[in-house]
Amino acid sequence: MTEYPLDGTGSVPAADIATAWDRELPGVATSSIGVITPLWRVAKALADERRRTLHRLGVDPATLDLLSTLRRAGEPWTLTTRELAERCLVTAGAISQRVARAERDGLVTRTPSPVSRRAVAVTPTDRGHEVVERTVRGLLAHEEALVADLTAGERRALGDLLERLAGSVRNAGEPG
Amino acid sequence: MTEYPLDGTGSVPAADIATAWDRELPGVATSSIGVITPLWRVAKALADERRRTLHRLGVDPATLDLLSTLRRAGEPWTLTTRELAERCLVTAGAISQRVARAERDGLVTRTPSPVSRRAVAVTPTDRGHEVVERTVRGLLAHEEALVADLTAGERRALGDLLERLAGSVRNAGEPG
DNA sequence: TCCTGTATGTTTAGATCTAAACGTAGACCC
DNA sequence: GGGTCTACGTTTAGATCTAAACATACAGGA
Repeated sequence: MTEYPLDGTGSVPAADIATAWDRELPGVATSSIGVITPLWRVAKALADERRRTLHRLGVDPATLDLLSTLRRAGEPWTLTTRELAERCLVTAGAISQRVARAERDGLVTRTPSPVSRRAVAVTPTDRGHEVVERTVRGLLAHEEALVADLTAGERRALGDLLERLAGSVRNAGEPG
Repeated sequence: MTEYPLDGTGSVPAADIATAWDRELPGVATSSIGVITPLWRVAKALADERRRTLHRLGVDPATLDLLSTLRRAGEPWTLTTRELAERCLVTAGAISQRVARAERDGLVTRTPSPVSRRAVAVTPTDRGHEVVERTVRGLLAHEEALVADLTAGERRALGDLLERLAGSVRNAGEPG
């Protein structure tokens, strides 16, 4: 059987983690734990679910992220390496490797950009488009089910709070 | 300069992603995007911040996760490989590798468990405890700053919604 | 006692990422 | 024209993870 952590959400409540730190390192700042621990756990659970779902569908998350980003860009579905790095939130080096793998598998082509001679334009092949069309509906339908217990209002509230948190992280992270 | 994605939060609003999918694959289910996209971005921003903060402090996230989990367990700060896998939310194979690296660096010891001959007990060395004591305060202080823009009420609301989402993911993920 | 199944760890192959070092290509300025 | 700076990509080293194959150690039943 597949080896896997027994409890994908973590068996230790976040509050107990704060308590334990206060016992082990008295006076330590613990108020971020109530947010960051559940956030981290949910993100991991979602990432694991996505990986397994995509494995069933015959793609891997990195390649689908690449193909999806190109497809979402709209016709003619072409972006440079730099644009892909920005939108996929990974380094240019990671994009270079993703594109190399996808090109090897016949899913994208790499051509000199018409705009600038140093830029590289990446575009899905027909097979690349087929992969997107075959998998994205199934993936999004599955993820719809994962958030199904939350009402529309709760989802909106959660999305808004997460965007506020993103702003907070951006504020505090950049200067330091 | 260090190479890095230009905008750690993603420049494309989540709503635009849903719009783009509806244009490219008409009728696709997009209502999960408003939750999962910002969640994913914040989690990545926090992970990146943590990695850089710990790099400054001279540890790596995987090793500190291991040492922290042992320390939080309380005296005598000993857990088996299996317990570590459950609490760290990674596979037993990953724990085996983390422990091997930490043991090589003199941060933990691996001894036969007194309970069962097939179990392995992992415990921090003095140096391992020093690393925890030296870094965890700084890390938690930094993460306190990252969530500082949210009020206490917003943090509680966010934590609660995330735990509800975790339950939803667990419900939908296990049967399938 | 022996057999079988389950639990616990380790190892390995392959994918992936970051960080940093490179190598060019344009741009700007004198 | 030549020098310098910045932008764009690629490559490489090293860390990390999952999944799957192994290797034991127990436990329970016949």
